[in-house]
Parts: sequence; C-alpha cells; structure tokens
Amino acid sequence: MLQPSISVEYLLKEDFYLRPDVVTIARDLLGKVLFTNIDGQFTSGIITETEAYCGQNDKACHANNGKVTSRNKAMYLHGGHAYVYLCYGIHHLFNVVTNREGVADAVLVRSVAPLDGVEIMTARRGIPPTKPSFTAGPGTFTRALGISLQHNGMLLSGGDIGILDKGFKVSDEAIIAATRIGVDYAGEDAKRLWRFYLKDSVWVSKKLKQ
DNA sequence: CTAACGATTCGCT
DNA sequence: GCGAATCGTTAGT
Repeated sequence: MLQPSISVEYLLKEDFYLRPDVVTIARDLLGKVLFTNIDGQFTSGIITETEAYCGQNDKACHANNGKVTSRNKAMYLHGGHAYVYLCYGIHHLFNVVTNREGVADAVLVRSVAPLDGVEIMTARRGIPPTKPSFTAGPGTFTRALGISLQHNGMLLSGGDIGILDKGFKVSDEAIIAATRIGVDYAGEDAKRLWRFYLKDSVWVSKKLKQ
C-alpha cells in the first residue's frame, strides 16, 4: 500500500512555532495540514478551528501563573512539540506548543477537515465521514487521527506526527474570531477572542450566528 | 490515600 | 436541553 510521501519542504519549520505571539500562531495554523503516521497508517486533516492559550496571565490555561504539574509540563517545551492530555477521562485533546522553552504557550486544535486516509479514519470513528462530528470537535478529530497520550511531548517533526503547509490560502475575511469554548471558569480571560475558525467550513465545532 | 474534577461527546427526551 | 460516560491528574487530608 502506497502512502503519501512526506516532503520535508512542506513541514512547518521551528521559526513558525517560536514566534512570541501565540494568538497569531493560532490564526496562522488555520489551513495547515495536521497528519499522523501510526503503524503505517497515514491520515491527515486541514486545520479549521483553533484556540490560543497563553501560559502566563491566562486563567483558562493549564499553566496559568507558572503552574507546573506532571500533566502540563509538555507545555513548557520549546515551540513545535505536542501537548496531549486526557479530558473527561475519554477525550484526547491535542495542542501545538509554541514560544521558547520555559514559556507555556500552546494552541489547542479543535477541528480539522478530513484530507488523507478517510477510510482509516472511518474505521477509527465508526460514523460516516459525511457527518461534521467526524472531525469537528477537539475530542473527535484526535480519535480520527489516532492521536493519544503516547504523542504527548513528541516533536512535530514528521515521523509519527507533524504539520504541513500545503499552500491552502486563508484570507483574513475567511476567519472568524470568537470566545473560547468551555472556559467559563476563567473570569475575564473567558471573554478573550482567542478562538479562530474558518467561516465557510462545515468542520467547526460551534459557530456564531451569522 | 482519597475525593473531585474536567479546554467533551453522545444518546435520549 | 439534559445527563451519563470514564479515568488520569490534581489538590487536600
């Protein structure tokens, strides 16, 4: 079985992740391609929804106020690593770590549009790939891509998991900025417009009324 | 050691 | 709209 070749040219480079503004990186990740290659099974999706989490001064962030625990320590790695954790005992949530080592900024990927390996993803999900919930939502697309705790702390370097720039262009007009989901406990920080999604995509977990 | 929680999803009403 | 599922992590005793 042939699998799509992973061109190193397409892999996002370290300087993409090391930029200091995690909110900008969250926007820039829209349209990029997240893939996994697990036991020879290659699957990928176009990123359609993200949220920025700012290590310091963000009550919604696991690393708020410099907190370090065994769960969140991957957030302190330098940009370009993965931070994966278990939510509600069921769902594996995937983040892209950004900024320099020691600064716990990260972007939660919330949705992707299916791209490669739809048959494999269908087997993992157990629902038809036509339903938005196939890969819309932070716990569902990770299941489709086979992302789990084993990816926590991994470098997004292209072996088992990585992010590609395949040239999908995203204009500013195509992006909606909104409040983050499920962080009501964060007080004022819950009001920040740090969620971004593609306005015209069906692969988004929750949209604002137009 | 123990209790309570959670950056959610799914099925049922 | 509501509530169960489900378990690693966290904070407190």
